[in-house]
Amino acid sequence: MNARLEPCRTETCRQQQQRERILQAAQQCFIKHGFHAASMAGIAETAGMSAGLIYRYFENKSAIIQAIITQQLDERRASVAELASGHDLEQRIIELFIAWRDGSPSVMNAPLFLEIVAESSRDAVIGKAFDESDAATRDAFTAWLSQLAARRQQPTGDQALRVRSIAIQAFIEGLAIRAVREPDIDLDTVRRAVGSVLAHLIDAPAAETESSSA
Amino acid sequence: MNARLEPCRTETCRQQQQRERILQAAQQCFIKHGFHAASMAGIAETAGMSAGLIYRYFENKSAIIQAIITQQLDERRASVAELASGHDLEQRIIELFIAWRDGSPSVMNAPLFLEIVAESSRDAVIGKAFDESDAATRDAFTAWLSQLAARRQQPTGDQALRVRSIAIQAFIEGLAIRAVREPDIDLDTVRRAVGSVLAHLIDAPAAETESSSA
Amino acid sequence: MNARLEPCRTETCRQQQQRERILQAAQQCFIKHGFHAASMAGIAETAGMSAGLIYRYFENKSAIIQAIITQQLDERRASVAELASGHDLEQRIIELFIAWRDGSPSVMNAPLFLEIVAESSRDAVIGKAFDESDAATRDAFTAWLSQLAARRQQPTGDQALRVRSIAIQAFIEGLAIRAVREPDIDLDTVRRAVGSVLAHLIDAPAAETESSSA
Amino acid sequence: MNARLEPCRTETCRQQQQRERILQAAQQCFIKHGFHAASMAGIAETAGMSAGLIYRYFENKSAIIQAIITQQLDERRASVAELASGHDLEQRIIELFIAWRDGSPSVMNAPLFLEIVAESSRDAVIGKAFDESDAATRDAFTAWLSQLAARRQQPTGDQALRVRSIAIQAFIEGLAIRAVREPDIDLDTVRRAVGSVLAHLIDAPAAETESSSA
DNA sequence: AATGAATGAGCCTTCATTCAT
DNA sequence: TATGAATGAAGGCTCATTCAT
Repeated sequence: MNARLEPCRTETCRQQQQRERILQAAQQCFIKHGFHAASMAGIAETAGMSAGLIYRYFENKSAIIQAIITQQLDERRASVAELASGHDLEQRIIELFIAWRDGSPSVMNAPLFLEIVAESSRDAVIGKAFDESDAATRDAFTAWLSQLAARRQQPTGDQALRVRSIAIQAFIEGLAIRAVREPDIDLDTVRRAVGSVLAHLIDAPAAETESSSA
Repeated sequence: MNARLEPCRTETCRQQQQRERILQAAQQCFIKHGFHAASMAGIAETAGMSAGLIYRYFENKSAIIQAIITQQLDERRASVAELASGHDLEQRIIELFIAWRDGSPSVMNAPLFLEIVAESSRDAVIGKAFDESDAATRDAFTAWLSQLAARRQQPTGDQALRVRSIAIQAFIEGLAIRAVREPDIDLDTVRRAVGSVLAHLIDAPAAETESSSA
Repeated sequence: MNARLEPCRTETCRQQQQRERILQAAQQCFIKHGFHAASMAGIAETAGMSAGLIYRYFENKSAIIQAIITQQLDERRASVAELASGHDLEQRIIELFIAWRDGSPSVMNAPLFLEIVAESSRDAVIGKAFDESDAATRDAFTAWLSQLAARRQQPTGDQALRVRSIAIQAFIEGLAIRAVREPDIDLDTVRRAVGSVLAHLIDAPAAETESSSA
Repeated sequence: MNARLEPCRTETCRQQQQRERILQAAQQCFIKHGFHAASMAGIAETAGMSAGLIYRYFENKSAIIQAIITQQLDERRASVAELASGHDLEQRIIELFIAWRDGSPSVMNAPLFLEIVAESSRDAVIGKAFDESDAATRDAFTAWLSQLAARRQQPTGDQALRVRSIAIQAFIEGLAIRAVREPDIDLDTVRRAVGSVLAHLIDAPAAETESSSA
C-alpha cells in the first residue's frame, strides 16, 4: 500500500508487529509468573489488547511458550557467538552477568532460561529444541577455543576442546544462577571469579586437560 | 523427635509421618510436572490418601511448595557440607553430577532446584529462604577453602576465599544444568572438566586470585 | 425479478446476487456442520468474502438460518408440487429418495430438514413458518389426491383425503430419514417398499380409509 | 454398607444415581436447545449441581451426548420390540405417536431422534452406533413380520420381509416427524392413516410385494 | 462495497479448597 | 482420622459481531 520505506505498513509487517507485541508481553508475564502461572488474560492486558485477538496470531498458549523458548535459545546462541567473537572474554562475561542481573531485554533472561531447562526435562518438544540449541552452542564454543588455540600455537585435540567447552559453558550457566540469586554482589568479585576460572581453562596448555586429573 | 527405636505412636510423630508421606509424594509430582502444573489430586493419589486429608497437615498447596523448597535447600546445604567434608572434591562433584543426572532421591533435585531459583526471583518468601540458604552454603565453602589453605600453609585473604567460593559454586550449579541437559554425556569428559576448573581454583596460590586478572 | 436476460446491474439485483452467494455457502456449511456448529467465518470463507461483509446482507446468523429454512421449506413445497404434478408417483418418490441420499442441491436437504423439524419445536418463529409450509404441503397433497379420485371416478370425502395425505406425507418424510441412514440400500428394495405403501393408499376405494380400521 | 435392600446406598449406586440425574437434566436441555446449543452450565443448573461436579461423572460434554444418544437408540429398540411383541400393532403405534407428541420420557424423544439422525451423517462415531441400532431394529421388524406371516400361513420370502420392514419403519419414523409438527392433530385421523398403511403391508399376501409394482 | 482487525461475552474444563459424613 | 463429593473461581479458547479503514 505504502511503497515508501519509512513506516512499515505492509500486511505482513503489521502481523509481525503484533506478534512481536504479544511476544514481548508474554515474555514479561512469563518472567514475572512463570510459564504455567502466567495467564492469557494477563498477557493480553500487558500487550494492551483483548485476549481473543492473541489467537489471531498464535494458535495456542503453548505456541507462545514455544516461540518464547525458541527466542530465548536463539538469544543464548547469539550471546555465545558474541562471547566468542573477540578478545577479552572476561569482560564480555561480566557484561552478560550484568545483563542477567538486571534482566536486560534482548539478552536471554536468566530465570526464564532456568525454567526452560527444567521444562526441557519434561516436555519432549522443548527437549528436542534445546538439544539442537545445545549442540549449536557447544559447536560455537569449541570452534572459538580451537581458533584461540591455533592463534596461540597450542594445537589442541578434539577431546580437550570438548572438555574445556563444557567447563566454560557450565561455569557461565552457573553464573546465570548466581546473577539471579545475588543481584547485589559487587562486580569486582565476579570479575575475579571469572578471571580465575578462565585463566586456567584458556591459558593452560592442552596437556593439562588432556589427561584425567583423578 | 522420638529418639527411641520402638514404633512411634505419639500424636506428634504420626503427624510427622503423614507430613513426610505427603512431602515425598509432592516432591515426586513437582519433579514430574513442576510446581504449578502438579495437582493436589495427583499428590494425594501418589501419597495414597484422599485430597482432603492433605489439608489436615498443610494449610495450602503453597505451604507444601514452601516445605519442599526448604527441604531442597537443606539438602543442598548438606551436599555442600559433604562436598567440603573431605579430600577428593573432584570425585564428590562427579558423584553429585551422577545423582543429578539420575534424579537420585535424597539429593537436591536438579530441575526442581532450577525452578526454585526461578521462583525465588518472583516470590519474596522463597527469595528470603533462599538468601539464607545461599549464605550458609557460601560459609561452608569458604570455611572449607580456608581450612584447605591453612593445611597447605597458603594463608589466604577473606576476599580471595570469597572469590573462589563463588567460582566453585557457580561451576557446580552450572553442572546441575548440564546434568539435566546432557544426561548421556560420558563421565570421563565431565571428570576432566571438573578437574581442569578445580585445579586452578584450589591448587593455585592465593596471589593469583587476589588481584583482578583483567 | 428481472425477466430480461441481459446482465443484471441494478443495485437491488446486486444485493440479491450477494445474498444468494451467502445463502449457498451457508447451506453448504449448515449441511456439513449443522446450524449451531457452523461458523460465520466458515460461511464467509465458503462464500469467498470477508466475514464482515455478510452483515451488510444479513442482520444476523439467525437471519441466515431463517432464510435457509424458508428456502428449504419452499423447496419441499416445490418437491411436493412436482410429486403431485403427474402420473407415476412411485418413480418420482424414488427420484426424491436418490436426491436425498446423494445430497443433491436444489432439493430439500434431508439432514437439514430433520434439523429444521427439531428446531421448529424450539423456536416459535421457525415453528410458525413451518406450520404454514405444512399447510401448503398438505393442501397440495389433498388437491392432487382429489383430482386423482375424480379422474378415477371414486368420489372421496375430505376426511379420507386428509387421512391419505397424512399417511403419504409421513411415509415420504420417513423415507428422508432412511435416505440419510441407509445410503447404500438397493433401490429396488426401496421401489418395492414405496409401491407396497402407495398401492393401497392410492388405488383403494375411499371406503376403506373412511372408517377406522381398529 | 447397608445390607438391607431398601434405600440404595452403595457407592456404585450413588454414582449411578448422579449419572442418571445428570443424564436426565442433559436430555431436558438437549431437547430444549439441541446438542450444540445446550450449555454445560445449563445442564448443571437443571441437575441442581455445580458445573464442575458433572466432570466427576462424565469426561466430556461429548461423553454426555454419546450417552444420551445410546440411551435414545436403546429406547427406540425397546419401542420396536414392544411394537412387535403383541397383537394390535395399530393401537401401539398410536400410543407411540401420543408419546412422541407429548414428549413422554422413557420413550425415544422425537426431536432428539431427528437431531441424532442428522448428526449421524456428520459424526462417524454416532454414525456407527446408529448403524448397529438400525440393524437391530430392522431385525426386530423382520422377525416379527416373519412370525406374523407364519401364523397366518402366508410363507413370505426374505426379500419381501425386508421390503415390508423398511416400509413400516419409514412410515413410523415419518410419524415421529408428524408428531413433532402436528401436535394438535386429532388422533382418529392418525389412527385411520396408520390403519390404511398397515392394512396393506401386513394383511396382504406376500405375492403383492414380491414383485416390483413399477 | 469490502476488508479483516478487534472485541467481549460465553463456553468447556480444571483444580484448589471445603465440608458433611 | 479420613474420605471424596461438592463448590466456585479462574483459565484457555471460540466466535458472532462491530468498526476503522
